Amino acid sequence: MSKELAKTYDPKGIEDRIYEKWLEKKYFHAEVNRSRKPFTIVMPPPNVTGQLHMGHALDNTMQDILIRYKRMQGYEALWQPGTDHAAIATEVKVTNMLKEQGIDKQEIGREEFLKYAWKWKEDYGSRIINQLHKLGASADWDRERFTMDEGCSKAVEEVFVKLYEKGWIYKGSRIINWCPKCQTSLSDAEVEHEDQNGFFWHINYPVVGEEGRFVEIATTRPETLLGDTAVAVNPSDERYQDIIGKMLKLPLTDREIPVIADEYVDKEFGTGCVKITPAHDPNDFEVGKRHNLAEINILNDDATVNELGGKYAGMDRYEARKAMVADLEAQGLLVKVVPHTHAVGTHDRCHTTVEPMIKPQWFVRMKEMAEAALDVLKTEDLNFVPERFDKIYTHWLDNIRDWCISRQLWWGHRIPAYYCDECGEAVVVKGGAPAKCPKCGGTHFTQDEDTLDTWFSSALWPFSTLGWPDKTPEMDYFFPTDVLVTGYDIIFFWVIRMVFSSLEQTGKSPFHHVLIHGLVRDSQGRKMSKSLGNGIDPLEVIDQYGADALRLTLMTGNAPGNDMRFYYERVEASRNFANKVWNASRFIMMNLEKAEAPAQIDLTTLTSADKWVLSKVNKLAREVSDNMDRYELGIAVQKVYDFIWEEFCDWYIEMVKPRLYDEEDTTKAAALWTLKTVLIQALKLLHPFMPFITEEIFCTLQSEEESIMISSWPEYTRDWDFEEDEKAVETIKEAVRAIRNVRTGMNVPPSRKAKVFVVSDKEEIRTIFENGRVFFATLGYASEVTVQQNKEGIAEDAVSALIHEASIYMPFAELVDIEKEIERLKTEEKKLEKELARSNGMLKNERFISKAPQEKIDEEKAKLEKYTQLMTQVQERLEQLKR
RNA sequence: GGGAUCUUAGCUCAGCUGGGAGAGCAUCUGCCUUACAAGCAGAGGGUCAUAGGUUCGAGCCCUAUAGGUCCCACCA
Repeated sequence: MSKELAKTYDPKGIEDRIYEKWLEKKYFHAEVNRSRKPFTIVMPPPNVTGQLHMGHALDNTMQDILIRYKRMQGYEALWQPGTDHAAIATEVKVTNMLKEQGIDKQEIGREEFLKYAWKWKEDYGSRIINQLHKLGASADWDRERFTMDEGCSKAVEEVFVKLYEKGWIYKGSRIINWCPKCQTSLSDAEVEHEDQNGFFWHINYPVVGEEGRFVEIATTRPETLLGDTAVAVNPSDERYQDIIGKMLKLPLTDREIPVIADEYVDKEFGTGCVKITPAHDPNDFEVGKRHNLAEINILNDDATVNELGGKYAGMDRYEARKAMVADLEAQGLLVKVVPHTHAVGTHDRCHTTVEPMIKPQWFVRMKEMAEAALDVLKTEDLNFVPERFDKIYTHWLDNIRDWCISRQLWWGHRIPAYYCDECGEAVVVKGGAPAKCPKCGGTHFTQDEDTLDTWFSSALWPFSTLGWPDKTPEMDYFFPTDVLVTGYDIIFFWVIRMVFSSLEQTGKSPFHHVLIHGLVRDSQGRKMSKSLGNGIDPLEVIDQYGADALRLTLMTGNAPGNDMRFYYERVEASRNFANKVWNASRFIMMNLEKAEAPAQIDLTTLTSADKWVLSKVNKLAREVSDNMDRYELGIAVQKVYDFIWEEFCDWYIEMVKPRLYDEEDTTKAAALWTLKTVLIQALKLLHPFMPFITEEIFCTLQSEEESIMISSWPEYTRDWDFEEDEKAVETIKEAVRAIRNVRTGMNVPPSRKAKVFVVSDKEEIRTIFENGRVFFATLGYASEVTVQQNKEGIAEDAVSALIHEASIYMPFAELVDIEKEIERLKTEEKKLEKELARSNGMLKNERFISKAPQEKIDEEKAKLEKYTQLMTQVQERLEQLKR
């Protein structure tokens, strides 16, 4: 017996209960199973410190939809979850937490700090996972991994050592991005460029030995003057030919620097003279290398001026700037100050202005791996959806520079390089410090202090989680994964690095498809951010409207890869749909309580209405699968939505009511079977998108299967294809719409029934109405339906509704207003005239006839025929009324 | 400087490979019709940014222009 269902759908309680059941039954778990095809998605690991936000909700909803779809299709579907240690983000959080407790990171030292960090990870690492449960995520939690767990760490060491031995990981002193606040180096990807309003300071550098002669340079960073080791001009710049090679007196110091010539200088820009500061500018660094210039680092790690800065030593870089500009002005060397906006590099996490510095760091050589990553896109082993993201990928790889992977942090994978305490020799090995120094035989080593960029380990995520570098059955079976779902904002950070890492380590692309989505923005289109306080908490939405409503909202009304706006009206619309599904199901179950639906049925006992809806849901299954396979999730769910609401609820259920209410009706079994069958099909198609409500209804509706999520996905079957009945019902729908239209125009309330005459000289049409009279009568508010060949016996002033090949008449004695009726028909006539003109125009166009495909021509001819026929009806009726 | 993307109904957006402009919300008009008022039945509302071009045919393809958004980029 069915359970009682509440009048409105309330997801509270239901969702948690269902999720618990799924967990208990281990439905999410995937195993190596040679009798099935695998389907694998690896979850972008959320930060351990993170909280679920709308971006996660979108990303994981998409993955969950795909994995549920494939699971129902019979694949061994693995959704591999886990979390990321998020080096900088976590280190900052832990540091701040300690600070609040009055504990200084440096004082307690590395080992002690890491204890706190791990504790933090244990405390907060599971929070986001629990939040994903709320969303309905069907990931295999038994396989949950962490980027710093034993296996992943092993993979990291493996890759590091391999690349080192290949010569593709090296340590070098080069100019890198330094965050003075976080006190660590950064990769190029972590630097954001922000346009800032600044100034161009024009400064005169006196030429040595030529009293009164100056070289005027323009700079946006006067404080770096302390580190200048040359001034450069373009070798072809006629203005400066005679001073190339001469020495200049560097203001505010007692140093002298040469004027050099280098192509790098743009003659048109500024004064054409550039101060060269190799230690604090990446371009100048290059110039310096070409001209063998000294590199003078004038800054400390916290961006204060160091001891080389003379009187400015100890000042912050901006303080020093102010002081120096004042001094230059006092000395008369400041020519002018011009406002100037320029792009300044900032750290993407803390937005501190990055300082280019020369420091010894570890790098990954990118040339070969970048080329391989470009190739794999061309050979189509890797495909972006939508395709346009190819360009972002390609462009980044085309311009890639070596990847700075060392970080001056404690939380992360420590670099497996060990320096001999005796001779300083660096040894890079797996499994801890070596026993003996290969060079001097020393036995004491000190490990490199640095840790690796977070993305170094996440780059290995698709295979490290499956057991690599060990040869595991999982690796063999589930890898390469099928699709990666992520936002366009981390293509550089993550997607690209996974691709080249995988190609290098496993020889394969880590996934075949990359499904890219956009950002979830607020109702005004702004990015959701903590500082703006405009973020919408998905958990709150779930609490208020249910996870299903949230999921549906995130999947609709937006094209793939585009950003979307999130606002509550849309969630309400989704919630309303859930309620619609709920009530339709409730209606069906109420009727199933009165009489059971047969388990099997002879399809020939179905009425045309039954066959129509069965045929519709059958085709829907095919279309939805097609859309799913093309990753068109929004289109897929929209089709299910439209079917359920319009076809199934507004039409079919209404069509079926008279049969259910009539005790005598002989087709009741067919109706009940169809209602139940079609509902189940629709629920299954909806399940990946709205897993909870579909499960709840499914389990109440039937008892043969224990869960919809492991039931089979509806496949198209020819047995359920009823072309004729579809056409028949569509004809009746057309008539019903015409009747409703006319009635509304005359303000006739639904309670007022009318006699309805259907007149058609085509037997085929008459049969359709004869067969469908039961529901036609109800939908058309008819007290009685008479189908006949001609107008005999119908009052002249009956109201008419005209459709293709049939006229509907309703005698409304006192309600009829001939004038209005004529007016309505004239409007109709005008519409038809336009259509006829268009259709005729096309068909009389010789070039259309000769060039357009036959199919289109036939289509147009059919339309012309239909309009002509309707036009005749309208004109005849008009004639009649005018008499 | 390079690139991507957008401009469609009052609002937010769909519109897949070119073949009669759609949805949700909002508005208006009727309905408490025994699944659902979180609903039902209707209606109004768009020179598809602008200008050219290709085509029998363009919201869709091409070119240019205007405006918006975003990404990349070492012009001091």
